Amino acid sequence: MNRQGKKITIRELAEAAGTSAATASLVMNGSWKQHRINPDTAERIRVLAQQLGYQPNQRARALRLSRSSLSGLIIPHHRNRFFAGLAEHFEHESHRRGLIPIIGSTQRVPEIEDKVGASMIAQEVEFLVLAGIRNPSKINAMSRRAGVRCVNLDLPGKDTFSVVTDNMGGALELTRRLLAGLPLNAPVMFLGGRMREYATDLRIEGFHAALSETGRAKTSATVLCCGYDPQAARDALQRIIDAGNDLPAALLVNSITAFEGFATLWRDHPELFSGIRVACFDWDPFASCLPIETIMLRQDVEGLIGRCFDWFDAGQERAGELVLVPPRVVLDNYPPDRNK
Amino acid sequence: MNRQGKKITIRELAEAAGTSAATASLVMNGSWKQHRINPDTAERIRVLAQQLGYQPNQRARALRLSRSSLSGLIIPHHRNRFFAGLAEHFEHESHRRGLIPIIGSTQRVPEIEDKVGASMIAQEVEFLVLAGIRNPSKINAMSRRAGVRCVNLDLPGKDTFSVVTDNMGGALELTRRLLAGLPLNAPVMFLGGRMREYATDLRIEGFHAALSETGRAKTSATVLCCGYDPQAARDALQRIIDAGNDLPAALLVNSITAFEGFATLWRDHPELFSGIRVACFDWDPFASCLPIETIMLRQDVEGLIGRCFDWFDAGQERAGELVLVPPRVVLDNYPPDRNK
DNA sequence: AACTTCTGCTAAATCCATTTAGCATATTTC
DNA sequence: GAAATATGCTAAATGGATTTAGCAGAAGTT
Repeated sequence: MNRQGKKITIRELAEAAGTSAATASLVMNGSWKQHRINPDTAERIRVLAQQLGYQPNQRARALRLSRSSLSGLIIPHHRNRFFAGLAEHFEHESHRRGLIPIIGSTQRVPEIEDKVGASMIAQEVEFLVLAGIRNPSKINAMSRRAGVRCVNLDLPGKDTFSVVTDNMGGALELTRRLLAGLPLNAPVMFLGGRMREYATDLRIEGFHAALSETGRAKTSATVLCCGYDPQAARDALQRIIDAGNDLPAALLVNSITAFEGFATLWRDHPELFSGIRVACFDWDPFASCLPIETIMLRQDVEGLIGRCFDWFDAGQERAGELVLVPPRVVLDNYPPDRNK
Repeated sequence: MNRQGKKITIRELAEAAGTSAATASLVMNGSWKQHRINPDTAERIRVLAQQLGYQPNQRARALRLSRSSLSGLIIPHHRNRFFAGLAEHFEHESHRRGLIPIIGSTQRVPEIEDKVGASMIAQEVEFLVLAGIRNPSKINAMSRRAGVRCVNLDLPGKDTFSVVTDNMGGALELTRRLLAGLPLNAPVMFLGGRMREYATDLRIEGFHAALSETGRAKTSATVLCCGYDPQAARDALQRIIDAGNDLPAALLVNSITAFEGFATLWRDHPELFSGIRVACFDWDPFASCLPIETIMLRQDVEGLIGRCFDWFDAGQERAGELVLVPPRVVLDNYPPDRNK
């Protein structure tokens, strides 16, 4: 075979076959017929390539063709079902198109977002998806300058095409179910996320719409945007208790990470939560096993990634346009009789 | 700036500065001092590079230097805390070394494993970590041939250095706690994983060792290796019930995915599980909130990735050697009084 | 004035695969 | 038998950055 640790080049392959590198290249890339290479020669080269374990140097190839064969996805982190699901589908769709996926996480820190974005662009990814980036304009602009096709996912931006979950519709549906049959004067709360952030604002809007529908005043509900950190959500609830107040009768939690804070507090002090109804704008298999009736919303991860690649495949610009993907309500741990 | 969608090359940068490409390259790579480039010239080039937004073409650079600046991690999937944690730490450590991490998942399908491995090697990653690959020998061999440094994580192999959790010690500790105070004749069970697979076998060994310690016969416990699929684990338990038998009094679940099957069955039929004690060789924040006393084991994700990079940094071969990383017992949802 | 030494820079080769234009033979046509 | 056509292949340019060997000219030395 080849020398230890050294990859064989097309020139060596050609030499072994007694041809020129050009011939070998034409054969390896399947365009030998148009170039009238003798079928026997082609076969000989193909067999030899197999035997010698010839693998074209991807970097030389990419340089020549100006195609990196890379695709990039940026997510806040891996440690939640939503982003992990995005990662898996992104991988799958990338492979289907012969692209090698690079996934980078940023912990939602803007500086890291920019750095990871820049590094993906420096790698000349052919397609870049920005998921959950609060302010994607900067990376959108860098992409445009570098000629990298870039789409925003989950949180949109005006500088390129965006794909997002139907946040308002989802929150409306979720809140409707949460309020069904609840006394009009029962205290209701929205917990987690960040004010003035696209997704959170729309979810609050859906939440308020459901309140109005049922004859409740917007002001009758508490909205507590404490970010996405589990501990922050827990602390927010704890402070209510410490202040001597009761927890709400119905609670809409804005993300699975905030829900984690809720869950650990519930675990440690279940007595505080008796009779509470909960809904969560996200889904997790274990969360759906907790013995708290929780209405969960499963975002359509496959659909979201699918729309991104549709845009990529179509090759249209559509800057500023938005595609909404509806989420699905999940009632895993609802008692069957209320599972209409 | 540069023309739309076209990146500026070092030759254009050099032209703008009125120098040769060689000079520009020397300046951009910091080796200009050794080459007696005039500090003024160097400064001029640096300023211009900034203004024009010059970014060296990574592919040309990689081709010339035979360094891809890529690192690769292969995992079964993203959708669980253990592998997601590995991914995040791998990313972090890669960035610290100026490497761009590529993460690929394989759904534990051998054909996909080989394909993803081959594609990483074709990309000439400088460092490759194979996590949770049952039979890494093939990819180990491919790596060696291509001169790619490769380490096995979680499941070891004899062909290169391996880093694994202390499965036996962990299972021993976990089982000890599971059995503490349990009547000698209470039925005990081990659920999930795959027979003859390194990790599972060692965990069973630890499980048996704890049985012996407490005066129980190996044969007194049931070992049910039904793989890693949640549904398979659930079905395995369901079959016991369908056969008219009781579930065990103490259950050691071999992975978080199998635990998911256990959890959904428990959710749907809690009455079947009264008084059961459970331990799980893995951890998940929501799982640790279930109102079932569960002894969980949190693998040291950071330590595992850390040992991999230590090996990479040291540059030694150590083929076949094994490093054990101890896991940590977590008792999140244990009542405080038993939380010694 | 003839020499060495130093300064500041560059030409050219290199990494490897791809692709176009075109060169020899061989074969066919009238 | 000369011209036209077909066959099978290759030389050379290309992509962009890196690096070595070495060229001019200035400055210093005796």
